[in-house]
Amino acid sequence: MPPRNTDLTDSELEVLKALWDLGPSSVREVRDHLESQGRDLAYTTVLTFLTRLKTKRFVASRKTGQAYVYTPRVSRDKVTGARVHSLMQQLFDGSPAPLVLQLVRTERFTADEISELRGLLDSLDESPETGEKGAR
Amino acid sequence: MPPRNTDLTDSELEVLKALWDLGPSSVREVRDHLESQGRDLAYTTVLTFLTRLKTKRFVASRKTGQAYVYTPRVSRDKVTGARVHSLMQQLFDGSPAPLVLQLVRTERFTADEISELRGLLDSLDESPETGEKGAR
DNA sequence: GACGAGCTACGACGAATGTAGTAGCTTGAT
DNA sequence: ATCAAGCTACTACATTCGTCGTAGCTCGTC
Repeated sequence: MPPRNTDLTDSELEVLKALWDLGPSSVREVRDHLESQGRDLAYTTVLTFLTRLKTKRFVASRKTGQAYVYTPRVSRDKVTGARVHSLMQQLFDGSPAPLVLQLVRTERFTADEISELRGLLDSLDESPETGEKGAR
Repeated sequence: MPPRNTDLTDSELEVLKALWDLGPSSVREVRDHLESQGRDLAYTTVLTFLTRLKTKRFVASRKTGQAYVYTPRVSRDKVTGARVHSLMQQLFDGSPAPLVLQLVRTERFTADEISELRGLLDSLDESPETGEKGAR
């Protein structure tokens, strides 16, 4: 029975986020990091999530000394993008604009953010869908 | 046992969306609507979801003739906004800007949408954080 | 060469979720 | 009155998730 729910659960995402923040880490490091954010899980719980993440191939692990060190195999950007995309499907039939509208209407933006966005829109005009954008 | 989990599940959301689309409807109407979208559920399954939605107070129902008619008690906008907000929390620590960035970078926008957004940004400048936004 | 600290593997378990069957009431048509 | 069609209430059930506990291996220290 190959592992066939290939999707990240919320808790798994939390753990993965820790790995993105910390870089390659041991179970203990992840656990401590989460604890420092007020998320207090048993050591074995974190281990379970890491194991599941490994089964789902979101992380890799190699034994280093006594403990395993876990490393993300997927970029934050990728996962984030997929999540956003999926919400967009679910709520807005796949159209990004209404989602942005929603955000602009209901969330707070600083003046700086607003001008940043404006700049972004401008660059969209100039270079229509350049597929991969450089960025960071 | 009061409904511990007050949140919408994905399936419940699907049904609720049908109600938003259709307006007040019977189980059968909802079921048929979903079926017309390729979502083929047993009658009683839809009934279950509607019942759960009622327990969670997302819909109201009144008996009309033989069958009950279900009506949304929450606006699409509200639910949508909450979902988006929650994703924003989860992925971007609650900052809307990075989410918008993500969208603008990775999704397709038409020229019309782009100018629409620009207009929106302009209107944001004019009316800076008015505390409570008017809305409905 | 036995101890203890720390690590992993595995199993467990309740709650939530998606999905549906069955039994029994209602009501219009016969 | 009788029946069938349709509706709801209740129950069920496999799976997934979130959460851990326990048992057993490993390695540095006495």
